[in-house]
Amino acid sequence: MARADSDTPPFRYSSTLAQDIELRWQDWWDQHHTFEAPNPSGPLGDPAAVAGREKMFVLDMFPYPSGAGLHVGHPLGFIGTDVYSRFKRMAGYNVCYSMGFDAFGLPAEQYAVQTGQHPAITTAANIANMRRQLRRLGLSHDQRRSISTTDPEYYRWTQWIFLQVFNSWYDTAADNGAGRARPITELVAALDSGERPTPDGRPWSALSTAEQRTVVDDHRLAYVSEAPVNWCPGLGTVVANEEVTNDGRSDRGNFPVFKRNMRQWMMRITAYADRLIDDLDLLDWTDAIKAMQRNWIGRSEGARVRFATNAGDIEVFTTRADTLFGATFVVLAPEHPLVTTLTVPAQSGAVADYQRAAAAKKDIDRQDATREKTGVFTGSYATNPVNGAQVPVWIADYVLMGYGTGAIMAVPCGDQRDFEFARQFALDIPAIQQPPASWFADRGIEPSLDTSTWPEAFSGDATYVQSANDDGLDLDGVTSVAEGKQRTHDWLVTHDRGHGTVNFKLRDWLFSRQRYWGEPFPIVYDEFGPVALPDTALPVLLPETESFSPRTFDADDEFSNPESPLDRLDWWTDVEIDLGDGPRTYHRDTNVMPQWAGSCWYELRYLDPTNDQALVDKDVEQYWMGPKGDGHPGGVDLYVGGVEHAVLHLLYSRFWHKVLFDLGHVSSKEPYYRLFNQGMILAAAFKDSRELYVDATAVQERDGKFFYQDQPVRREWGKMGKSLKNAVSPDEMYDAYGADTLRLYEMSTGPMDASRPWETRDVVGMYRFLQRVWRNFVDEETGELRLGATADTDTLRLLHRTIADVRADMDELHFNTAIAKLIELNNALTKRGACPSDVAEPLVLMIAPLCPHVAEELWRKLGHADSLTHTPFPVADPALLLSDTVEMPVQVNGKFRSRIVVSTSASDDVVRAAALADDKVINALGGATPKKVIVVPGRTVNIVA
RNA sequence: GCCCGAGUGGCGGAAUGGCAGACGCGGAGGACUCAAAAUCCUUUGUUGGCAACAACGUGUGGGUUCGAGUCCCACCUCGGGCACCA
Repeated sequence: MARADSDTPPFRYSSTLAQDIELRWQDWWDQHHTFEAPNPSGPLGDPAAVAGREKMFVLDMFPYPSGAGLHVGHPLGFIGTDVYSRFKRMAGYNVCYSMGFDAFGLPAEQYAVQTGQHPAITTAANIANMRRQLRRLGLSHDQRRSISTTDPEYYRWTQWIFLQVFNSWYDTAADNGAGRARPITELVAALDSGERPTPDGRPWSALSTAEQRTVVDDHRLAYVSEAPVNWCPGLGTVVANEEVTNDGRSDRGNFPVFKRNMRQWMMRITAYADRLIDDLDLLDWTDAIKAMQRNWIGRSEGARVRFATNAGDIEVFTTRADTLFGATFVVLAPEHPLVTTLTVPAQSGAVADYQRAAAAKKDIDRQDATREKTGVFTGSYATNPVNGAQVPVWIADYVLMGYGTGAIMAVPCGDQRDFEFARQFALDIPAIQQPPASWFADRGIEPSLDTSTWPEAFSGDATYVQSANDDGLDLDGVTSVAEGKQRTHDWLVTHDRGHGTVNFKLRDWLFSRQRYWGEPFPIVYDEFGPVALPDTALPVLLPETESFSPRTFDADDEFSNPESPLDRLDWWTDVEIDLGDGPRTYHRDTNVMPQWAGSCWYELRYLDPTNDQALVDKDVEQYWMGPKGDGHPGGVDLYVGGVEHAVLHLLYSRFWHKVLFDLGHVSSKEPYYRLFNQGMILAAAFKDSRELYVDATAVQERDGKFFYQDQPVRREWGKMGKSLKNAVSPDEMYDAYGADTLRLYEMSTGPMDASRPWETRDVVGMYRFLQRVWRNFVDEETGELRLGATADTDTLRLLHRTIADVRADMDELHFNTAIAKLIELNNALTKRGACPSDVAEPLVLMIAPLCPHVAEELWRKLGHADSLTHTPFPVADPALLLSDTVEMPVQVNGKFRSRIVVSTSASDDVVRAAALADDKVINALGGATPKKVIVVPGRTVNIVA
């Protein structure tokens, strides 16, 4: 690689020179507080510096300080946001750009357990290492705003937000039915005054303390409940639905997860389901991410319908109430509470066997759609509300207790699952719609209402048949599903057999973890249940202990029970405090919060990191994140990160932000206005004959084949990292080329949103570019500035064309094409021998966001004493973007044959004549007479012969 | 099965419906060097030709258009997400 040696000119841009320049400027920036962004008020406030500038809040997804350190795949997004931030500063913006560390959580704890050191120590060391690596990249972070979730001054406010959530309830009637979180004290006041009835109608004062506490606790947005949760013995903790992969394992560690009833903290995110979906429309996110969120929340509009039985009504959820006339049986989930009472003695053995078998099955096995349908008849019947038909009640495991009401009406002619079930058990399949002729034709059968000829169920718009009763509901002849639904919903309401409703897949968020390395809950328990600690008791410090390892279990030991490490600390768990009615002994909550808690609001703390009165000052939040006019939700101006957080962090964070909005703590409705998903850096990984990964750096390529220690190995592409043994450290790149080259390389290999393979051998291209730039400015023998005379018109035109293009590309995050245009400009200067004096400054300013160190050094050589950080980015002169002449391609019959140079102001006729007079055109025409000549001014001429 | 993306040289990738392959890597040739590395210069889509040049060329097949990598229809392949959600 590039090493300065005796033959190398002394002042060439070598890796040692790059290193010298970079380290010097990194110190200079620190010493001069170059990247500190003023707030409008408060400790970081400087109103005069804020005035007259637009603001820009640029954010990277919260990084996790891993013990392994960074590899070159990590900073792709960081470099992108840095280039953008630097560009925006030069474009006159006040840019808030910082980075903190999401340092609580499982990996830090596991790393600590592995190394036998306390997680506080390993975490601090990891953060220090990561800060060093990031600083070496030249990222222009405002260091004053950097925080760590593990810092008590930070998690004090995480706990404070938890208490805000705990001390709130969701008033579904507020804001004209949109709903809004309100302080729990307002609920108590309404219950007390009688404005809201108590659940059983007694006056509030007649309820015992225990009853009152239960009523209130049932309304809280953070609540303790006994419910089916995901128990992961391999991790020794419960985990959220979002952390379970679709094959029923933990996304961290890939351990089996079991559904178990346990007492755990939940967050009532379902209260926000509608707003979380609806407000996606206000955001500048990709459709893919929006679709993933919509999918996860899973809103479906339908109806609840009651089927009468002698054991009481069975309520079903359906999205197709219009098909009620085709409902020939009802299916309950095996766990449905009515199953026992509905089962007749003759069937009780079979039903109990089936329930046992279903319970033993993991969710993942039950959800295999390709499995043959199974089920058992309970022996009872239910009454179809629209036609009074007595329909059999079955239980089957294709109906899930966790969705809707755990019971369905089966319409075998219109639902494929019900169709298969009916075929399996020889149940009636009456047709209620006449499918169109094309439907039959596509399946190669004759049109018929005899469903025994149908290969599958029909769903969609079609004329209803056999769908009328004597009680005012008649769908026969109706042709659209929408109208069928509407009429049926109206009828159900009128006859009190059901109503339209909306159902969600989203479940409440399981919020407690039985681990050590997380935020303690600011909660104690008395004889009635959980009690919030006052704000003055915050932060509740994570207790010091050497026994931080969780109790872990055999990964398959489903019936083990979680044991929180904090539970072992008797000295900590029992605490005497005065919560207003004298000193009493309470028991602390021994769970910790999930890792997502700290990342739910970190962007707010960047804004006001030292505030000890509030999580963020209202004016400061309004300035950086407030809505920009009607219909704008507010939020971070640019948020860059990977797609892997589509439903975890981004959903939880939006939820917390909306609670804070409802309670008046922030002015923005949404935390992240514009989300940009950057690609991943992939790298070649190599497997040997045993299918084990080998060290990728030691693999040799010969004739297109790959060898490791002379044994053939197979190449594949994967995410760069330790597990594939293909990580490349940025330190290696700094040594060989310097940070500016690494930055340029990462930005040049493709658009920001594309994943791209890492190729170490390609990096040299950007190094050569910087060497050429340097050489155009600096004499390699003497180190003296060597600029040429002023530029000729052609060069000036090229310069201004480049300025216009680079500006536009930078704005659009198209850094790869911006770099290409800068290379073209520089190559043109190289051909002319030296950099013209009047091109030098604009060129330096244009490369500055991309490779800031070498740009600062050249800027200094050009005679400027200060950093170029806030120097205006060049603006193209419109006059120089126009030219006197233009070269136009000429097509004959759509094939390009020649090009002509004409005056920019030439009329179409002049252009046409010039094209027809061109030798190559005449040749191509071969004597034929042109039938038509199309002139696209400034673009092309097409001659049709 | 459903919903998103994406298919362009040896490789990463450029192209408001208007000269396909910018820019970089790699390859070939040359300069410098005792030699190599580094650096610099020239060249480089494929095929044919000494050359001028010609033909072909953006996953496949059709279509719209004076003109299609770009727009429309159908299909194929790859990547991602969801999936017995009633």
